[in-house]
Amino acid sequence: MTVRLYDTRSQALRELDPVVPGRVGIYVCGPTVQSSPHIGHLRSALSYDVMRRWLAHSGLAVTLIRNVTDIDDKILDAAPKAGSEWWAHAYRVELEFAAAYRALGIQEPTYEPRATGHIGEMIALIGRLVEAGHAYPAEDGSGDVWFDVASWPDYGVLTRQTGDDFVAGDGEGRAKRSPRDFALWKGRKAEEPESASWPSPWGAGRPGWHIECSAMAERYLGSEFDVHGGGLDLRFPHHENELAQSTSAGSPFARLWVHNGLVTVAGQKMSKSLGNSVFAADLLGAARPVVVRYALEAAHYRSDLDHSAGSLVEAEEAVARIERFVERAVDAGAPPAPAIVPPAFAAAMDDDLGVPQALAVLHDTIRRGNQAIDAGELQAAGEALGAVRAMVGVLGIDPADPAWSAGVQDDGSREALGALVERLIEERQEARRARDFAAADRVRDELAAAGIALTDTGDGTRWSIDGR
RNA sequence: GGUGGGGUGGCCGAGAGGCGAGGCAACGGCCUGCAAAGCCGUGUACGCGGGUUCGAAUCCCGUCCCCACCUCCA
Repeated sequence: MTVRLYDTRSQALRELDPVVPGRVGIYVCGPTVQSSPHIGHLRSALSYDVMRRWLAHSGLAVTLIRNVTDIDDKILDAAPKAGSEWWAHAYRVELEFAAAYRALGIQEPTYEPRATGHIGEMIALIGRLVEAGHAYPAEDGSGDVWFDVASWPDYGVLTRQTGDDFVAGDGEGRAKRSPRDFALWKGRKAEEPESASWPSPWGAGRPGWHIECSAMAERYLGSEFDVHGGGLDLRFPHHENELAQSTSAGSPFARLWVHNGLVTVAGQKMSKSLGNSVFAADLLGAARPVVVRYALEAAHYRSDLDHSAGSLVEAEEAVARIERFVERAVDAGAPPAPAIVPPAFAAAMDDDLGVPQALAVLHDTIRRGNQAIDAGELQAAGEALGAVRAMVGVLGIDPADPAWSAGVQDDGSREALGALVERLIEERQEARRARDFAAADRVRDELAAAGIALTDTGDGTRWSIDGR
């Protein structure tokens, strides 16, 4: 069974054919730690989390590298406004990202390199480019080093931005040969903090944005690796420039380029000017992490995902349905069966990570499992339960995953509450046995008012808080 | 202007020439003391206009609209 992924460069579904059989190396552009994580960052990280989980499930040894850009114009810009040193600001934001990722059950990457930890690799790579005639130090004494786009005929192959149809990049008016040339190294400016510069053969300065990914991908994954991922908005110029740098320096670089779709909010692009940004904290305050995760996985990773208040409500219902089935099957005494993913699920995932179709298989399996429980066919119910557990594991939405309760402090209050609720349930049962339904309903209403729902089942009454 | 991606039922969201993915919501039924849950059933969906075909949401032509990137962005 082979996995196919949509490759941006060839604009086609391509078979994942690992450089090293049995292993797969993935490089994903992580965040520039300038401000708090938002829904788009989470969606992106989640896309590659699902990818790595599926590849690992398929028996591949996955090496996932997701970088942190912790030195950059925007960080230098944001830090003073936050009243911090740039490095303190970057680190604080990085910790916010880590917390949000953890909350959503996004598995830790194999390694998470920081740009500032790889200045040496970047300088070495820039040196290779200068030597090969693909880069040049500026002649204005600025200490800048530019990539010479004209020296690399393949420039633009990733996004077909050939010719001169596009607008000049950054560094307008600087001493570069062509407006299309981009910065590999930025000489230190007088007003910039000394702590934000490193010595180099071209003078003190700091790296340009794109060079870090080329340098770190090569260091951890080798000069040729399997998948390079990131948000759709990074295709140009970021990924185009990475590709140009690495290939012109003699590295084959990524075999497949994967780009995840962006998130809109109520149909609009999220932007600071519109003030409609949805931050990780907003989401996690509005719904359980597993629900947020489900909501962000519900659309195919390459589609736009529109977020609205309703999407979390819907996801909550869907997740609750999964949870109820698992609980029901266990309560019914369904015998354990191996956790095997159904063939239709595997086929959907193999086909460019078709999570929406995979979810359809999951829900089908749940319906069939419920039918089996209703019919008393415990063997079949157990098999459905095993399949559901396997699928839910791959998608990272297993309700039983300890990750969801990792951050929850349990001081015993849940058990204390349980004891009280059980007493009230017993009271209600006695009323029901006496056919005093008014009294029975009063108990149920009082509990409901406190946010506790009761459900009568074949063997006893279950309770839950807000449907959890 | 250049490059890429879209317009699917009340909503979300798959599919990409031929049995109406799936979820949510709604309605009817079974079950229940009543609910809830679960199950069963109910939808003349594919921007618009032409065309090809035995058959088109899917292909072709035309047309309208939306979005992203080309400047920092997941």
